[in-house]
Amino acid sequence: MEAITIKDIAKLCGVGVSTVSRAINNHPDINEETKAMIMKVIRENNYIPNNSARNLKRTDSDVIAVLIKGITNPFFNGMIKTFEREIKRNKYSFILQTVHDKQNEIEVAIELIKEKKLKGIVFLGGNFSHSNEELSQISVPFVLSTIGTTQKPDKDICSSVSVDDFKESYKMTDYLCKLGHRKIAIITAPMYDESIGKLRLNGYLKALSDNGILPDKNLIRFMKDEIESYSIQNGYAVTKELLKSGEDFTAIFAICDALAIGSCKAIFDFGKSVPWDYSVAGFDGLDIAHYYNPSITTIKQPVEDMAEETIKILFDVILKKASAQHKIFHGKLVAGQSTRPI
Amino acid sequence: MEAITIKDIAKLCGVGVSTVSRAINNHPDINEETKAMIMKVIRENNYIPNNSARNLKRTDSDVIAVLIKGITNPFFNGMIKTFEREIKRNKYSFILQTVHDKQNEIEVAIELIKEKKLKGIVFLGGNFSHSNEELSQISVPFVLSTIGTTQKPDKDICSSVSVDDFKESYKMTDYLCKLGHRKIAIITAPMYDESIGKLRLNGYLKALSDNGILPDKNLIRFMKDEIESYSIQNGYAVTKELLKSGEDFTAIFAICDALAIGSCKAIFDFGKSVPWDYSVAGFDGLDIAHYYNPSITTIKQPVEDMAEETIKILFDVILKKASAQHKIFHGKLVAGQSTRPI
DNA sequence: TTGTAGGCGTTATCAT
DNA sequence: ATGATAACGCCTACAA
Repeated sequence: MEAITIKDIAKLCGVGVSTVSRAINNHPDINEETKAMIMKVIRENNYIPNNSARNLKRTDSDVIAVLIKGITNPFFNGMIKTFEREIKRNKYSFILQTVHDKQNEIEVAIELIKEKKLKGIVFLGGNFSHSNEELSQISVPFVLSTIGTTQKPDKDICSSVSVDDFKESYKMTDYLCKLGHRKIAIITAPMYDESIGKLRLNGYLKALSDNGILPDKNLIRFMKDEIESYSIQNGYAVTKELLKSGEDFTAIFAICDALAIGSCKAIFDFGKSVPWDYSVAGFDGLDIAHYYNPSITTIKQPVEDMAEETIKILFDVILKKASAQHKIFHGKLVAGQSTRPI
Repeated sequence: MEAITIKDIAKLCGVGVSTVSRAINNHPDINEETKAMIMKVIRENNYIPNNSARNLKRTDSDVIAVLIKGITNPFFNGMIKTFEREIKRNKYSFILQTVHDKQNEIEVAIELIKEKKLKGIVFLGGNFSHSNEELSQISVPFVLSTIGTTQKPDKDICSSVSVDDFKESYKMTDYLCKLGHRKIAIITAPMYDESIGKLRLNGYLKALSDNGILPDKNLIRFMKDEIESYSIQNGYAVTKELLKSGEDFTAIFAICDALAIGSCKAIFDFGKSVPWDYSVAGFDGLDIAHYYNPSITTIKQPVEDMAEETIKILFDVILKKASAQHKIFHGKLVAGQSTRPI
């Protein structure tokens, strides 16, 4: 069962390798009949070209990679399909590359650029605290999509698409305040977090302050390190602890919908009701937030528009139509059944 | 900004390329000092070897790929981490390759084997109706993990790990019958489906029959083609239609948890209650089934055990410790708050 | 329109 | 322990 190569096909067809290559790559200057014959032989022998060899030789490739950290995050679900569709619409091909938790996405990117001769990259997810120096090692245009971080890289190094986490978080907290809540707990990322966790926490603090509410340290709760972050389980555990502590509060703002769902369940298991005993709000606008019972009040990020814009910007930069761009989208506060005025 | 190669590093270090290669690949016969020096130069120049060239030349690679169709399916969430952990524990490296809906996983597999010199493959998800002939083109050991199909391939061609979809579905339907339900609707895959949809439907029919219940055509509902299959949205749409039709029933068995959640929501929006007006059961045992309100009665698949066993079998075959194996796991019926006796 | 030959960046083989 | 050199499989001038 030795691997079959282009040479074997050439021999089988009685032609030169370059003719076979031309047939494979839809080259124009080749006789249609020979091409048909070659393709037939290829199919009959189940020949598949070796990509490593192709990539090695190729100089250019029209492929764009989407690097995603945290593939299991349902927030990305809708985006991935949009990326694929938009990239194909531009006649490029699309690679979805997963990056493991502890992998450095920059290194993965550089490796992949060399290997596949990429034209562009989309980074999705992760905390992304890389220095400008690291970032500038990436030799092709790239866009940071829905990546919130406190330490933004230089404006010209790369493009970005996201919502304003601070502002949206402010919006939600302010909404809860306007509903009459004064004792609002938050579930956020641990203190060392420098990305969305911090941004959303800051938005919360500012909204409280603008509503004349002093933040209560005991109501600022952090996800547990020993449980997967941003997970339902984490929201459940943190909320359970909060309830048991006997702390007085009327609303919980969880910085993502999964946490919010965990919160709700903890409240139910505690024998209380949402929203009658406690209001619960989330963030992201996942499908499940809408289908949960009660439906969760959340900030809906326009994920598909954001994904489209990501690709649009990327192609603008690739085709030199424009230089790096930074686009901020607005989230929409979707009021569900999980919050009520008091 | 020309790409830097192994030759450049060799020149920079004043050594031959083979010495650099030895340093990179942790070859034993190399002076520790030269190695350290070379690695230093490599780091300073941010040199990263070209994988295409490596793969092309390499004969052997100790890497295993997991090919997953439908990456957004939360059912796979827990499995992926287990695969990664188990593969690394065996000192192999792990590639997660996504397969798009319309892509042929066999072709992707063959391509990848050639490109990366894979040692083994895990197929995850998809309907997988491939002939033995196609399957036997795959030249390395592979395991079909949690792939249900009515037309199983030859026992020796590959291994498999799954639950018995027919039996588990029977179990759930029988459970509903024993609770006193006689008019049980099912939401399943369209008639042309030859995989889990059909298997689970057959289990349902057999259980009804064994309980002396005649199946009612109007209570057998199929996912809508125009909506993503196995999605919450689909469950919602189908259930809404069922409710509107005025059909008489007391329970719904949705063949996956996402469908079941959509069902519940449709029932709520119809002004009815789960489980008081209708009992709802799912299948798979997703986290969200437990955290939903009410928690969903479901068949919990032991996904982590199955993932572990998948890798165990794969290595057994790779290391020639054993030939192809086929392991059936048992699901566990987890009674939630979404079903009640009548 | 087709075939020949050289080279892409790396590793393996053989010398030294 | 190290260096030169021949592959790996493919694409692409260039020649025919």
